[in-house]
Amino acid sequence: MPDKTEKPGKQQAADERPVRRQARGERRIAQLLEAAASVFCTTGYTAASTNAIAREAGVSPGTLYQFFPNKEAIAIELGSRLMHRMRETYGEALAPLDPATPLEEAVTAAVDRFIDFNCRNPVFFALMHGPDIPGRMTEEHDALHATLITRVETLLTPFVPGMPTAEVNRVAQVCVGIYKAGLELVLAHEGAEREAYVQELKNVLVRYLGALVVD
Amino acid sequence: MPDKTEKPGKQQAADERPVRRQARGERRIAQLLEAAASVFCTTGYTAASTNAIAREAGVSPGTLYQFFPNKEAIAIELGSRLMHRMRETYGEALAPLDPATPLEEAVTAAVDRFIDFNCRNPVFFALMHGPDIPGRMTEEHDALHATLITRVETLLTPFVPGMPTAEVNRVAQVCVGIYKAGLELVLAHEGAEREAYVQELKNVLVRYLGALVVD
Amino acid sequence: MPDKTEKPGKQQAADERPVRRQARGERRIAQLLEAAASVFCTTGYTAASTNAIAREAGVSPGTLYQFFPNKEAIAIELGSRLMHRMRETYGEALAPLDPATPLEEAVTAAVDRFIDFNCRNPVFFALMHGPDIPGRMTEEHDALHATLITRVETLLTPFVPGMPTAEVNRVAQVCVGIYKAGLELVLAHEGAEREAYVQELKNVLVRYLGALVVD
Amino acid sequence: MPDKTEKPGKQQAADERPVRRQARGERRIAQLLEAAASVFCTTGYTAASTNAIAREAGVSPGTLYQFFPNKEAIAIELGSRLMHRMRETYGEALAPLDPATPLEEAVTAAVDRFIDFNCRNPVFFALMHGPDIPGRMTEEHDALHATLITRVETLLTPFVPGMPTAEVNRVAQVCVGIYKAGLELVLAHEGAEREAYVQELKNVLVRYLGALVVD
DNA sequence: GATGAATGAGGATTCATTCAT
DNA sequence: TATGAATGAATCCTCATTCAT
Repeated sequence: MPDKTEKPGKQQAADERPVRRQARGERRIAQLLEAAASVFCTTGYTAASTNAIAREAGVSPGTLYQFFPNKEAIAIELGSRLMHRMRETYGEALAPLDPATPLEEAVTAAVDRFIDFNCRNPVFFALMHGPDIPGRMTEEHDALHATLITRVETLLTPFVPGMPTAEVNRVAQVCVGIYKAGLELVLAHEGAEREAYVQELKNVLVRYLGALVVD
Repeated sequence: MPDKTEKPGKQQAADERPVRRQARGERRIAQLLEAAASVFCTTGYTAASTNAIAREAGVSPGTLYQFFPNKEAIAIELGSRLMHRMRETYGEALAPLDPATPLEEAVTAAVDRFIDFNCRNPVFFALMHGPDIPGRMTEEHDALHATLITRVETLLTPFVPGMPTAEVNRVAQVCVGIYKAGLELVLAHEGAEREAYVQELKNVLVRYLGALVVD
Repeated sequence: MPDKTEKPGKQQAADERPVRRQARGERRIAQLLEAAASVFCTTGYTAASTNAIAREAGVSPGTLYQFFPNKEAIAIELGSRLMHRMRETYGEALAPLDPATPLEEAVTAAVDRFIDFNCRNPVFFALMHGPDIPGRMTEEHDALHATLITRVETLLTPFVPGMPTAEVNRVAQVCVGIYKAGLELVLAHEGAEREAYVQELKNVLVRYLGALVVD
Repeated sequence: MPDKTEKPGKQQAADERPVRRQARGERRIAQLLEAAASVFCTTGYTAASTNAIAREAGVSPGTLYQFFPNKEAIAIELGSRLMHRMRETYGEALAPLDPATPLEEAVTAAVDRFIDFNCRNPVFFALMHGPDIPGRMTEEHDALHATLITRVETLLTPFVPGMPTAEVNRVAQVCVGIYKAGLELVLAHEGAEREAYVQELKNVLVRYLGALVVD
């Protein structure tokens, strides 16, 4: 299990004693996660095999298991790092927006950012896609999904002041669902066609939410 | 080697001789497809094993392969039969609607029917859920998806008379995407909550399409 | 899982319909059990691997798993067949003996038979030897052990008429323990030395039980 | 590569220079052996993994291999230390007994001590239990076993003055076998039942040996 | 000495598919 | 047709051991 508290470099200087020489390991972990990302993208999460990931990373299966107890742990860590990176990159998108911001603008900004991030990190899509069967979600999935939902709820709140929590949650679920569906279409196309789909996605969301806001 | 030319249904009409020994075979096929449906629902398409399907059907693996060349063929046939049944059950929904029908009414009717059908035939969802990876679609998937798209295009056309084909297709893709996402949410809930999600799904579609129609 | 109810040959003629052509399978099972016996003897139960058994049997791992769900099942079936064979071969030893039979004679006969059987079927020893740890018994082990205990209790009863059940059981446990220990020594030697150990084993039992009987 | 010549204890006496840096090492070794004992008890010798031992000891696998060349070496050292401790604790039991001591008393004393020791040091049992297979003994096993046999021979001698060495050895083997079998039963029970088994064990030995002595 | 990373063969088990009967 | 046996590569995962630091 990767030790989050131990970023190599600066902190090492400060924490003279506690944990030593995880440099190599930390690199391996990054390597493995990268490999996993690649494999998840190529074959999908379900079909991805730990051996394939290890092979892609150029290490033996045993090495993989030194850092992750199983495939799901890899996905969880990968998802968590992706969320981190997302927060770092587009952190402002989280700040409760000025309620005065026109909805369209807010949606456009959010979608552009999410889409951009997803295009740069195609694994994200693979991770969002749960193992086929509706009720049953893997832990990994759940975590990622829950985080996404929370984010969207946060973005939503200023626009729908009086709405009961349960309903906000439902709307968020719907938005995330729409987003996932849109993303699939976006990723399946390129160039102008891709752009067109991005626009449609925005349209769907703006019109859906628009009615809620005005109401 | 299994005989692909023995596909039941359509081809039979073309083939002058009806061949009788298919009576038993037809029953076997139905049996197998039913079993497959059950297994797909329980474990998802990817995780479903042909052996499990055969077991569920109460036949030997060899028998299964006498009728289907591989797992995908089962899914394809299953999907095709589902579409058939759907057409039979809700056939009118396909007939180009009177353009005077209010959009909301049309959408409500269509969604109610689709949802109803999906709840009665939960395999449908499992089949729509492709093996994870965006670009790469399996044949099975493709077939089902294409049929769906065509249907939606047909439904759409009367409402957007002047729209270029490419755009109609895109809108259909978006609608189907939205529908899938909505369906997932609907199936994941029960009772009143499920109803609420059905309503949201309708809202999303009506508002999205409403703008296109008025325009 | 092997179908016990289906001994090939005579029964096949009688049961015209029910189960057909397990001939090959039945042979495979026998083959696999033989291979398992060999491997268990060579490496011990714990260290024996299913792959090794399959290899020894000259079949692929998959084939093994067509007949047995796991290693333990093999051991169980093997043990059960051994007990069967034992009963068939030395069945009379089970019949409650004439209480008039001198103890020494009874013990001698029983030990001779058991030892003979064990020398002819060395797996028996491997199967009796449980996975190291006192409390924890595997199912396989338990079954074999329980059967043994029961047999010994049966043999014992006529000699100790008034003894409470719990005590009979305890004595049986002790006898079986002694027997196992003796067997280990017997198997570890050859020729005259082996004979000497057999004699010691008899001595131990006769003297131990003699005191109980006389008492 | 681990240094075999650094075995603590005996060799130290021969080696004039006591070497100080062994203070830490000695503690490590004790730590590791304790951990090994715990793991052996929990999982049995065969199933015990060196990594598990290291983990239990709170050190890295590498450290373990700095002190022991392999798993067996751990067992050997553990066994040897156990024998030491046994000798220290119950040393007198070794001293050739006064031939006038009644056999029963001697056996009772010996069994009580051995059993007591084994209950306090449950590893002992795990170590006595060899990897299943009769002829093939591991070195570790052999050492422990040989020591035990020798002890019993020593205890035995005064009671059977004229007996040829080979026979004494055989009787010792039998006694140890009986003891092991009895111990297994004793450890498998608790409370009064355990006591009852201890008594049976004594009975078996007294009666077996009694006949030899009188003779 | 100590650490933790690395190895790679081997473990049990599954599965789509083919074959003999 | 139908059966069940057979395959063998692939799955996840473990373990004794070695190596670089």
